[in-house]
Amino acid sequence: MRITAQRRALASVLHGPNVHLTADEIFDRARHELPEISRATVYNTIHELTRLGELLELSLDGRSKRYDPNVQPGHHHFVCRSCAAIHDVNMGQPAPALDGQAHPELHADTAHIVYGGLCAACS
Amino acid sequence: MRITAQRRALASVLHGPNVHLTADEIFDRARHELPEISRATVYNTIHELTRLGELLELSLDGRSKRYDPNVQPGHHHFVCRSCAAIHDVNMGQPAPALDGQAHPELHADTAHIVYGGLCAACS
DNA sequence: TTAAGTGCAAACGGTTTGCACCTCA
DNA sequence: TGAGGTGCAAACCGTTTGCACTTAA
Repeated sequence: MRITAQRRALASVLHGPNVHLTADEIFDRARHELPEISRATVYNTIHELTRLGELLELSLDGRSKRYDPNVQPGHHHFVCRSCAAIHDVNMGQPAPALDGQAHPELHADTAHIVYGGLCAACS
Repeated sequence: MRITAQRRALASVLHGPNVHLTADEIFDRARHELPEISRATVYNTIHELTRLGELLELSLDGRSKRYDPNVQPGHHHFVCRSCAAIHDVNMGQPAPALDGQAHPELHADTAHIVYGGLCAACS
């Protein structure tokens, strides 16, 4: 991948823990660093990063996708029912495997858990 | 809730196991039974049913929401990576609780697992 | 030098809304 | 009879696309 000013700006936006931004939020923040960046470039780049496995695409609400630079396998997400904040969560144990008896025809190789509840600020 | 011809048509579409339709698919099928039904009515009704807990709103891909008349708690979903088919899955055990030590500030009361892999036809 | 990356603006698809009309209870 | 339900059409919002221009390597 070529290094450009646009991609440098995006890299700096997409960095750090508990980052779960929508494409539009990424666009807004990147514009602070580089006002001439365009939406098309943001979308092109996040798609490419997702394809390369550098970014995780999340569908947590039906509205818009969110992008998570934490691609560590086995990490899951907590969504606050009140403020919609998203938190990465790490489990002590792996997600339970599919019950082979009940579902012999399905071969799962990934499992993603979405927890719902109230975060500290809202509870 | 008032019983109307539109709602009868929607009830018959939203019935049975492993039903995971988008709003537009619901609209198309309902039109077969009642050609004059409108999109607005479909959206109004599925929102109301979701609010009442009769329908589960799923965000599995980022595209469009899907609606599941199976609202049995503790049931999860398997999504085929190849054909995108969705299957309800029932676990022998409940989803693992959030690690209270690692995340003392989060109070989860729901957990939904999305499995990814290949279904029988695709593997 | 040139393939890859970018910006613009229009199009797209799913969803939501406002409003007048209709109808079940 | 009237609150609730419906249909229509336009608006909306996030995303995608085509194309000409620019630039990193």
